[in-house]
Amino acid sequence: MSHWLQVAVQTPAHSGVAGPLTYRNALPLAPGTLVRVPLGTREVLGIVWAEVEHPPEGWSEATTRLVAGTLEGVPPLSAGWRSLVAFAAAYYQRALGEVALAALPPQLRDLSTVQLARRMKARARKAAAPPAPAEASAPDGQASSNSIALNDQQTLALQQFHSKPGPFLLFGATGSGKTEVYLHAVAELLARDPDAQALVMVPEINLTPQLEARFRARFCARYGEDAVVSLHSGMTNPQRLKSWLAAHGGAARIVLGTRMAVFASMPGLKLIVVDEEHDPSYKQQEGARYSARDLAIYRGRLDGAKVLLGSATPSLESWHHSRPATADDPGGRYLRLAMPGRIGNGGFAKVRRVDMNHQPMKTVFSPPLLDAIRQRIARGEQAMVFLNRRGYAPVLHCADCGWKSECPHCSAFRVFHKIDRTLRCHHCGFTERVPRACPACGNIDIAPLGRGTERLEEHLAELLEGVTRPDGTPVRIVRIDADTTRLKGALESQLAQVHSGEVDVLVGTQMIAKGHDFRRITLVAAINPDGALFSSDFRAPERLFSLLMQSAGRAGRDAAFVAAQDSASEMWIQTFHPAHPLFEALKQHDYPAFAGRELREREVAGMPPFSFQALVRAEARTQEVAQAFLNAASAAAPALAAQPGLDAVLARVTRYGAVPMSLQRVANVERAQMLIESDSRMALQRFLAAWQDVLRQTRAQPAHKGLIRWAVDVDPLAI
DNA sequence: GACTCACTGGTC
DNA sequence: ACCAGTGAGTCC
Repeated sequence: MSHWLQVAVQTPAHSGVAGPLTYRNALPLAPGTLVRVPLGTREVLGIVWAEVEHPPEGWSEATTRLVAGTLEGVPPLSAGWRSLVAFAAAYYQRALGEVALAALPPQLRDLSTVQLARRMKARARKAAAPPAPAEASAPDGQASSNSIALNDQQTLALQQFHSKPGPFLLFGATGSGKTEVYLHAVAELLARDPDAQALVMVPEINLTPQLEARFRARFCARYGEDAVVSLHSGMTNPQRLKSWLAAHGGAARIVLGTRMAVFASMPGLKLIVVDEEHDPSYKQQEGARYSARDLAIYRGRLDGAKVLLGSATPSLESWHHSRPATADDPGGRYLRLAMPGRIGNGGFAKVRRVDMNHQPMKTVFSPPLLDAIRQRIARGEQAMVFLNRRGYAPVLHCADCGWKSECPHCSAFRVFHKIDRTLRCHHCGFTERVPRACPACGNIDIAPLGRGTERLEEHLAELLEGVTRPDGTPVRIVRIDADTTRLKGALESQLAQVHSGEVDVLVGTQMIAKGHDFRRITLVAAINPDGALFSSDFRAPERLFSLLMQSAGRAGRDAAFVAAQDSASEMWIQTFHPAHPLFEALKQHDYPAFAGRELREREVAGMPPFSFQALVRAEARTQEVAQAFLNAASAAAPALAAQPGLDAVLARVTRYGAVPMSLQRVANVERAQMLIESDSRMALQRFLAAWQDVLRQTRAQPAHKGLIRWAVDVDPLAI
């Protein structure tokens, strides 16, 4: 007698085997049990999804294979976790097994049952050996011995947080003390419930070390070293496995991590914090393209955990969902908690716009900005300059024949990196040494066009030649971008240079505007932010506003320092459109005004959050093949109306024609996309689910043999 | 996605 | 004769 088990294994989204596979086992196995099962010639990790009474149509005792073994020592994954994974797979149109297995630490897939058993035994021994952490030293009663007193707005926010179910949007200005609110919310929870766990997410790996330091300082003395763990892709596989097991077993009370952490197995989960919830990094950009912020909301509901989103510049989606009720609008599903003031009366940076129309052509640093930077240096203060383009120059150009440094494999220019004299494609990685002469006509006179951070740094060094610090030593400039921080630990050491005051001017990409606390910086400058004002991407203004607001928040965080210097901190913006409403709102530090305007425009134009979108992308050797596939699948969609209930769904869904993607060709692959839109999330979901089969069938037709792959992106960030 | 197998064209 | 490389098909 054998038990029939549905087992999720890692199978690709669009292959014939999308659902769980059926295996046999002599004994029953609980859903959520981790097993190793034979698949083809391999043995792979699987998760028991359900036990069924009968094998599916066409499968028998003879054809069904046996479970090879279970992973002893790892408790089964909970029903809540499985629901989350099943929802994510359905919502983002991917195979169940793909999402489920990707949500587990990679090492769990590689280790054999025997290896894992050995490891678990070692862990158990280690855990039993040392005595419990010095808990006696922490005084009872208060949530934490070293917690910081809250101000009125923080106290008010926490009161509401405790008394309402949520989800919450903590709308707090940069420097308003959001992190302290998170810490208090977590502290209160852990003190109240000995089994409770909290999940705290940040958008980037770079931000986890400082967050971890803060949480460790606050909680490890009381709850032990193992109470706080991190989960992100920058960790080694053994580290990730260790953290994951600690979370899964309940030993870790606090899990800190990036978007992948939303899938962490946490049996005692009672609180999810999503810091900087507006950040695009929360959206996975390959495989299952999930939004960790949106899944956090769903997971909170599933697990009965409170969800706290935090941002100084919330996503327009979250802002809209947290709108207060009015006479003719019941309001959003989230509760908005506002913390408008900054801690310690630091004040906001004064926003100064430089009208570049009044500057000579090709001015990079306008004289007033340069003057302001010089003054800061002379006073021993720091300045930060950012430009959203790395490398030396985005294009190399021949003035004679018009040759430009196009990438032979992509529809993009290769970027000139002066430091190693290379032309690098930022999309496919193709790198060559810079030619001595124009490859097309042999002209020696080829010149960089435009500028990136590398050239900006060089240019600024020339302009600041001879400028000295208060102690008479020459000015020091450092550049921080993806190129200078490639090596492990490079970012940390460069940040330390800034913190210690060794550096006077910091040049970099938006990377430096995010999260890092630079206490002595009193001037921040955006060199050329205009690109986003008239971008075809309707979310570009939202991102720009957020970036500038965050950058302004970098300046003057140390109120005492600023006061001692007797100088207000400043945010400088060089622009050809100084009167643009985005900059007006920024000047007033008025996110609500900006968001209100944008939302009205979106509503009129029928764009998210007032509509729901999905993109289908196709890749092929030629653009024609990619587009033909999408258009054929679209043309076949009306036939779905024959299925019960789908005619109404089809009526509410708009399919646009296939168009080339904005980056049409990458690594010699042509890319096309098709936009699908609906005013109903449910209708869009039902359409996509039904359309999967049509897409698969279309793919199988001989006419579309040249198609390399296709994939759906639900709630895409960029169109 | 990972794997195998059958088939290709190239080389010794 | 012997391969590396490639495309198609399968996985319970």
